[in-house]
This record gives sequence, structure tokens and C-alpha cells, in this order.
Amino acid sequence: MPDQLAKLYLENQLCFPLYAASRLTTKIYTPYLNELDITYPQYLVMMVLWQHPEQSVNDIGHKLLLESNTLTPLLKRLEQKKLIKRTRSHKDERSVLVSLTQEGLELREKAAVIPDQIMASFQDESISPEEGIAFRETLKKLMGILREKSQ
Amino acid sequence: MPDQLAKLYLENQLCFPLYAASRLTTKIYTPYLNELDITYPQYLVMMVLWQHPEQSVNDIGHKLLLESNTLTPLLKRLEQKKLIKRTRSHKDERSVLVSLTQEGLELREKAAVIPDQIMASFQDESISPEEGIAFRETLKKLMGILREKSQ
DNA sequence: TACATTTGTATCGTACACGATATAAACGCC
DNA sequence: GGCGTTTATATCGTGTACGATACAAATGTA
Repeated sequence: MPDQLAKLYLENQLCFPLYAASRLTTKIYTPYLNELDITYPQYLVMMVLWQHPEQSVNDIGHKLLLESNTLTPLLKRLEQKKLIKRTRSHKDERSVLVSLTQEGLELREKAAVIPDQIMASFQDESISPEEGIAFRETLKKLMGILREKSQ
Repeated sequence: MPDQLAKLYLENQLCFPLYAASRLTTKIYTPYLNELDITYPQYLVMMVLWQHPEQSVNDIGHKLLLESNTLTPLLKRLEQKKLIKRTRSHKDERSVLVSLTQEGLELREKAAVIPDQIMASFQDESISPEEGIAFRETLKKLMGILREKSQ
């Protein structure tokens, strides 16, 4: 079989492992997030807001690489759950400011245990700390490249 | 700020980079796949079928870590595009055999150039071949772990 | 051989992603 | 100050993902 076609195997590409690892990671988080009654993308938005409690849709989108067509409905669901508020900015009427409610702020304490629990479940695994660090470094570099390539 | 809460930052976790890298990778493929008139998940299914031209829905699902609730509609779309056929197995009437049509088989030649074109666009980048190989190794290991953890 | 259990697909409902498009506010420039 | 352009969201349509459930065929077992 020619080399050219061999490259079409799943194992020979990076795309599939990334896609699968991402989906599997979400699955790992799901039982913990069910406790908080939020989804994984909603959790990402909450993390961004816990860092800065008031941000525009645009700000959040830049951090998560998402646009309003994804964020607007997601934010409306978070608003329905009373975790955030959405208000038009007075300074710029085009902009929507997203801010944490008291309830949204309080959810942070409940969420704080999640990273540890996830990490703990990887403690006994075959990936050394050094390997993990190197992996994260490359992943970061890769993200930078991908981000440029996709404009 | 307590350590516990610092862990809730995007940068401190693996989950977000994986999620973002996966989505960005899909975006990189999109213009190439538009030429073939298929989506990225459809491309994955086609790759699996190019390797073995006849497989059950279950077989495909095991390779892509997807279940019938995702695959059935996706396969129906590929069938509408006349790239695959779906027939009930005679040996086991529960099973649906997915097979390539002539057109589906021929698409392979057109798709064969994609991996090279993607790779070429990364040629001049800051990730060395060794780093790339190490990354893929860890990603593979990670997938194994995640796969177990998520049952 | 009856019948409970398992297996392989399919269906349904919800929630992302994302390209394309719409719309109103803000900005730039003459 | 009028007006074309840019910017910030929102809406719409399509296509995944995936938990829950349905259902029929196959299997195991008393």
C-alpha cells in the first residue's frame, strides 16, 4: 500500500486522538458537573467568570475561543439557572456585560474540589509529572499555532 | 488567593487546552473537507471504512468511541451522499453492515492529499519532530487512561 | 423449549459548535 | 454632521455528542 494512503489511518494522525481525548475528558468531568447542575462548556464559562466576575460576551469568547452564536444561548441557560446576570453596557450599548450572581459566586466553592478529585484519579497512572508538564507545554504551543492557522 | 481556587483557572487545567485544540484542529481540516463535501466526523468514519470497507455500526463505534445515537444519523447522511451503503446483516439481523460504495472508495484518492497538506502547513513551526513524537505518545497514553476511567 | 437477559440499532430531547446572516450601536472620515 | 464601515450580539439552520429509552434479534439458562 502506498505511503500516501497509509497516512489516512486514524493512528497516523493527530486529529483523532485530540478529538477523542477532548470528548473523553468531558465525560470524566460530567459526574462532578452534574452535582453542580451545569454542563462542561458552562463550567468553562463559570471558570472565566470566577477569575473576573464581570466581563462582556466578547471577553469570554476571546478566552474560550467561542463566538456569540455559541455563547448567547449558553449564557441564557446560565442566566435561567440564576448563576449569572446579563445587562447591556451603558458605556457601549452594543456590548452585553455578564456578571456573577451571589449564587454563581458561591458555586465556586463547590467547584473548587473538582480539579483535585480529577487529579487524584490520575495519581497512580503511567504518566510521570515531567511527561505531563512536557505534554502541557507542547499542547500550549500547538494551540498557539492552530489559533494562528485558523485565523 | 488560596491554592484550591487557583486551580480553577483555565490555564491550570488540561481540560480546556484539549477542548480548544480539538476544536481548532477541526477548523483546520474544514476547508479541505468542504472540497469533499463531508464534515470532520464524517471524514473519521470514512477513514475507518477505507481501512476495512465493510464494518458494522458497532465496529465503527468502537474505533471512534461513538455510539449509535451519534452514528446512525451521521451514517444516514453519508448514505444520502451515496458514499456508503447500509444493510442488515443476514448472520445477525440486529447488526447493520456499513460498506463503501464505488464513489466512497474513490473519495479516498481525493482525501489522500489532506494529511500532507495539513502537515506541510506545520513544517516551519516551533515544534520539533521529537517533541511531536513525545506528544503523540503521551496523548495515546492519556487516551488509554481516559478510556478506562470513563468505563 | 419458555423466558429473562444481553446485544445492536434506532429514536428522542437537550446542548453545544459553527457558518451565514441580521441588526443596531459606535466609529472614522470627509 | 452625514454616512459608509466596523464592531458586538443575536438569530437561524445544520450537524454533531450524548443520556435515556425503546425495541427486536440473539443468547443463556433452567
